Amino acid sequence: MGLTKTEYFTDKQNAIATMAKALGHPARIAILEYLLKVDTCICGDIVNELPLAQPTISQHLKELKSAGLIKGSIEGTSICYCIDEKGLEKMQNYFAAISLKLNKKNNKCC
Amino acid sequence: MGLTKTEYFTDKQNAIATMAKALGHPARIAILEYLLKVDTCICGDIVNELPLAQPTISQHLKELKSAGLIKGSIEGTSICYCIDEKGLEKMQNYFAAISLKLNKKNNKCC
DNA sequence: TTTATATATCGTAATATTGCAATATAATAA
DNA sequence: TTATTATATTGCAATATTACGATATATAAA
Repeated sequence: MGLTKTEYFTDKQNAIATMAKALGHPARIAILEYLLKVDTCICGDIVNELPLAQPTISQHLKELKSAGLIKGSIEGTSICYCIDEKGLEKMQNYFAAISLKLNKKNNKCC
Repeated sequence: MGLTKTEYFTDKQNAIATMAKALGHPARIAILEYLLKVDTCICGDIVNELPLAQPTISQHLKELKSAGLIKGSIEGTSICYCIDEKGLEKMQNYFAAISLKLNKKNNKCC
C-alpha cells in the first residue's frame, strides 16, 4: 500500500489535494513566501536563503512546479523561478468558496 | 532521513504546512466537502459515503482533527464530526493575503 | 577548448504515509 | 450481564517522502 486511491475521487478533489500536498512542507511554504517577498523574481538565491542543501531545494522546487504553484524560466546559467498565479488563485478560490458555504449554514453543531 | 526539518522554519510556516499537508489527500478533501454538504453534522456516514475501509477513514479523520480542520464530539455510541471553522479560516486568510500581495506587485517575470 | 558556475538527477538511507484485517474499546440495548 | 453497534487502535505490507552526497548537465567566461 502507501498508494493513494486517486481513482475513487473526482478530478477536482485530486487537483486540490495535489496542490495542498505540495504546500504541505514548511520548506515549500518558505520558498513561496520568499518568491512573494522579493520583487525581482529569483533563482538560486533560494538555496542561500534556506538551510537545506541544493539538491533538496531543487527537489522542492520541482514539486511546487509540477503542482502548478511556481514557474521557472531559464535565464543564462541560472533559472528564474516565480509564483504561478493561476495555481494560487485556484487555492484561494477554493478556500473562499468553503468560507462562503460555512457562513451560509451556520455550522452550529459540535 | 524522511524527516522534515521543522526547526528551520517559523511556527507560522510550520502551521500552514501542517494544515496543507492534512488537506493533501483526496479522501480528506472528500471528507471536508461531505461535512460541508450535509446540513446536520455527520458521524460515521462518512464510512458509507467513501470507498475506503473504516479504519482508513478513522485515520484520515484523526489527521484532519489533529490539524485543527475538523472537530468531533461524542453523540451516544457514535461521534459527530464537523468542520472546525477556525482552521479553515486560517487557510482562507493565508491564501487571500497571498493573492493580495500578488496583485500589488504585478508579478511580471517568467 | 577548458574552466567555472548554476541547477538537475541519481542513488540511497531514514522515516512517513496509505490502506486494511484483526482486534480493542466504549456506549447503548436486550 | 451479554449482545450489539460505532469508532479507534494495532500491526503490517507496500509505497512515498525527505534529505543529501556524488555526479551529471548545460551555459557562460576565460
